[in-house]
Formats: sequence, structure tokens, C-alpha cells
Amino acid sequence: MSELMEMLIRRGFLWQSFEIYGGMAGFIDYGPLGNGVRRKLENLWREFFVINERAVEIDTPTIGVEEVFIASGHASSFTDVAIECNECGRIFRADHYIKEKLGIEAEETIESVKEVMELYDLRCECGGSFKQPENINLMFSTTIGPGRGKKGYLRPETAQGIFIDFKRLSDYFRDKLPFGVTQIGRAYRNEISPRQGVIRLREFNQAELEYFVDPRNKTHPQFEQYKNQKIKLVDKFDNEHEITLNEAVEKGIIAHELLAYFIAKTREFLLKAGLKDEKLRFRQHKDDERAHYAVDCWDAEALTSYGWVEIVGIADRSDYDLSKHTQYSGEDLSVFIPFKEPIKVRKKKAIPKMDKIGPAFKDKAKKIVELLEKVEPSEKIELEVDGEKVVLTTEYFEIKEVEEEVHGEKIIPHVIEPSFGLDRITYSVLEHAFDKDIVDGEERKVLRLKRWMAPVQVAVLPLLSKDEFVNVAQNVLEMLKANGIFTEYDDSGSIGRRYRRYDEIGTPFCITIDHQTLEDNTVTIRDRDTTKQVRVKIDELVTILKELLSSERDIVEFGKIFKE
RNA sequence: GCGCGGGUAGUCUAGUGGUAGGACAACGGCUUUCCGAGCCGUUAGCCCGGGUUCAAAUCCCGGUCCGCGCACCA
Repeated sequence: MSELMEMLIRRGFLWQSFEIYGGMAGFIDYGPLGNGVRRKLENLWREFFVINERAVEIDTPTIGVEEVFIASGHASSFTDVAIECNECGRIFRADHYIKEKLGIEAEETIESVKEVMELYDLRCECGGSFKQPENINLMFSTTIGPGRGKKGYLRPETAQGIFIDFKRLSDYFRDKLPFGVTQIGRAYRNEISPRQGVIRLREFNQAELEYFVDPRNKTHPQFEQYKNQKIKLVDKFDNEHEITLNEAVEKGIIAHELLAYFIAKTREFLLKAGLKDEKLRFRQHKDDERAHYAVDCWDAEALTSYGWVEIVGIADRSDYDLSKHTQYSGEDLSVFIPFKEPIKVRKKKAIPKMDKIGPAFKDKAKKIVELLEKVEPSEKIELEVDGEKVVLTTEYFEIKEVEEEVHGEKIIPHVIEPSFGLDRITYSVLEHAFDKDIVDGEERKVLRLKRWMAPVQVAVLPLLSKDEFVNVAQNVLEMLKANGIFTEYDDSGSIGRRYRRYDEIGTPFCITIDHQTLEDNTVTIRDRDTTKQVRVKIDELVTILKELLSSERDIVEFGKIFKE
């Protein structure tokens, strides 16, 4: 185990879930400190992607009824057909294996795979024969209600909950594009072989923004502020670029401005969270790598001890999801976009002759008239009414040219989705912050978190655990807590030992109550990164700490240096 | 899922069939104590299940977790 993981477990950032029952791969518990970091990351995310966008946050169930995932395509594309060798026991994804060995594009169904296997006498690399192909579904399934109940799945992404609520959401935004909807929550994937602790989990935390736009206008008013920023890009042909976002869009490396905007904003967010710029890059998905719903996708990747790890996916999902849900639910999930000026359109229309249609078709007449409205008029019109074919000639309608005013059009919005893996980001932040240096000739472990990301922001430490120091320290502690600062108190062990304790978990500031405190009501603030101390009045402590915690200013600006 | 290697206090580690030992950490105390000081004391462990044996941390089987490789990762 890495030195970092050892510390994270020992100090209460992360633990193996179900540990006393032997554990289960793919699940982790956030201890007090890890949970603190993740919460702070979530709040930072809200600041960026909810408050500072035209966006809202919602919360929908983690269980979804089967229909949702049939429509979304997860029920089929999430299911792989697998074949297992009788001899060596290896399992392959059938379609991949067939393509690799035979060069055939096999359909991903059991029947199709079976056919190909028999036809070509498909064998394993080791020479063994294969068992019957089987479906492997990577969603967790469950039953809603008692008995046979209703089939449901644990959601593999939070996004579907947003798409399903689209009508309500569009209404909430008064049908005006663009708008964004976010959700922060758990999602579940029944990974075959979860590895690398935090990196591949079966239950994980997502923060997703679904940004609905007019497909003809994939721009963003705030793009200005990012367009001249240089960024590291790896395109789908593995070419590396270091160019401005504007150029990337103009050269067609990034499909459009809106994707570029979210790439830039994501980068800004990740840097603010504490990821190191030199360990961050954006990589475009290759054509065969993209999810079934995506037309273009860029990942933010962080360099960690596990290599480059995907931490954010920024995808253009086009109208895939809304169209699918329209199709499967029968609900109209389009948005009416008015033209600036209504336009006049001359067109031919079939005007029904009610006195003929009524007697001839009786109860079907009403439906026929409705359908007639929608079809291209011609001398002879064929319609399908309740599964029955009806042929109409000009006996039943006349063709007229009419002028109509059209005020707008219905379109299905496209959706741009920045999707964040909070667990991976939390871990990457911790790994990038983990450092060692030498203080007074001794090695020290220090977690150089951004101040606003630290789970314990301030530690209050009496120099001696004697009543006169302890009493003052307790008062300072209460004062800081009352002002919303995450503060801990510690009087156990020598002062040096305690500084090390808080360095290790990334606490940016230690307040020490010493002999001089008792004389003049001043305390020292010690900076985690430099170990410098300044002396300030207790009365000014809250104001100074708040300023320090929300900025990167140096403590020496705030008081007399007590110790270099 | 397959193969290989591991699993001993919170952490690291010694222990090849015969009373589980140490270091660090944590906790209590002593020491006028500003960068992991010292001294005394305390808490705390053989991954789980089965088998072999008079006797299993140790040998065997199965499971599980961790690491690595293969496969998988919409």
C-alpha cells in the first residue's frame, strides 16, 4: 500500500467498507476527514456549476423503473454478451472477441453470437471450447414492491433523473433555452473487477450538469473570459496540442464553443480544488471509445500513481436522451422557440369535406381529419387509422393553397454534459496535495490542500495542558466554531507532535496559546506550509482567519512575526 | 472472472507445528514543554470457514480482501 493510502486510512479519510465482515471490493466509506474534503469539493462545484450558471440543482431517486433504462439505452448497451472458455476459464466480451478473431461485426445478442460461434467453430486462444454465451448486465437490478414486484435498476448515472423531469424543468425555466440542471448524488455500476481502491467503485458519487441548448447555437456568453487561455489537449488521434481554446474551436479540434467553454470552466474548477496544472490534461474520446449516447466527448484526466485517470467527462449528448424518452414515453419533450418575427408561409393543404367524410367513415371520421392535417396533400392520400388502411381521393377533400403565420418552431434541445466523478477528484486532490519536506532536520508529512478544501481548518493548541492555558484555548475554540470555522482542539502530547498531526491532515493553521497569551491576550497563528508563526490579538482572530481561509495571502501580512 | 504474490494490534513488522514479540501511533501520568524529546503505565493483533494434528499464525482446501498481469470499464 502506498504511503498516502496508509495515511488516509489511519487518519480517517477513507476506509474499506464492510471491513469487519471481510470487506467487499468496489465500496468505500468516507471517514470524517475524507467526507469533509468531498463535501467541500461539492460546495465548490455548486459555486461553479449551479450558482454561476443559469442552472438549478435537483434530487431524484437512485432507483429507476425499468422503462427509463430501456429508453436510455442502458438496458441493452449496458448488457454485454460474454463467453467463457471451458478449459482456461477466461471470459471475453463476445462481440469484441469475434471481431478480433474473425473480423466479423456480430450483433450483441445471445442468438447472433451463438450462430457465429457454431458457424466458425469459435475456440478460445488456449484451444479450449466455449460455454454457451451469457448476458452480463453491468447495472444492479432490484425489485420494487413485494412479491414479483416491478423490475428496477440502481441508476448508472444521475443524468436520467434529469431527462425524465425535462417537461417540468423546461416549465420551471419558462421554456427559455439555454438552461442547466444539476444533480449531485450516488450512482451504481456492477463492475466485474473493481480495482485501485477509490478509482473504480461500484457505488460512487457524481456531480452532473445537463446543459440544454438550442442545437443551432452551441455558444456561451461567458466564453470570452476563457477563449485566450492556453490548454493542453490530446485529440482523438493522440495528437497533443497546447493552444488557446479559441484556436481549438476554430481548427475544429473541439467540436464547438460550448464544449470548449465547459472544458475551460472544468479546468478552472479543478485547479481551484487543488489539482496541479502539470498533472492535468484534456483528452478526446476516440471514435470507438464514446458512450452510446455521445457525439463528442472530452475527458479531464489527472496524473496519479495509477497513471492518467479520467475524472471528468464532458460530452455532447446531442438530443439522444430527450428523443429516446419522447419516443418511449409518448410525451413531447421539445421546446417551442419563437421566431423573432412570425413568418408567413404559403402552403397547400388538404381541406376535408366533412359532409362526405362523416357519413362514409362514421366514428373514424374525427381521426381521419386529424391525420389529414399532418400529411402532404396529393390527389390520393393513404392513411392508417387504428391499424386499418384508408384511401382518400379528392372526393373527400379539396386541395387549397393557404397562407399561414408561423410564430416559431418546436425543437428538441441538445444537451452538453459535464459529468464529474467526485470520488476520483477527491482522491486526486489528496494525492496531488500529499508532500514531504524537512523541518529542523526531520522529515515531515504534509498535506498541502488548498485552504478552503481542508477538512479541519484550524487547530487550537494550548502550549501546556495546564488549566490557565486550557481555559483560554477552550474559549478561542468556541469563538471560532461559533463563527463557522471547522476547528479542533488538541492538548495531547508535545506541541511539536501536535503540529505534525495537523500538518499530516492538511490543517492550514494552528493557533497556539502560550505564556504571552496570559499577559496580553495575543495568540500565534502557525502556517502549515512554511511553519512560520505570527502573533495576533484574540479579538482579531476571527476576521483574520476568515480572510486567510478564503484567500492565499501570507500570514505575515496579518501580524508580527513570532517565529520564522 | 482467470493467473501470480500477499493478509499477525490503529500502522509497520518478527515469528516454518509447541506460552504471539517488537517499533511507531493512540490513551493516562511525570517533566515551566514552540516543531514527531525523555521516563512510567495502559489499551490493542494472527482475514473468515473447514480439514490434517495431541497441538495450527505456521501445513492442506474453500472463501474474502489487497497488489500485479490478462480480460472488463457504456
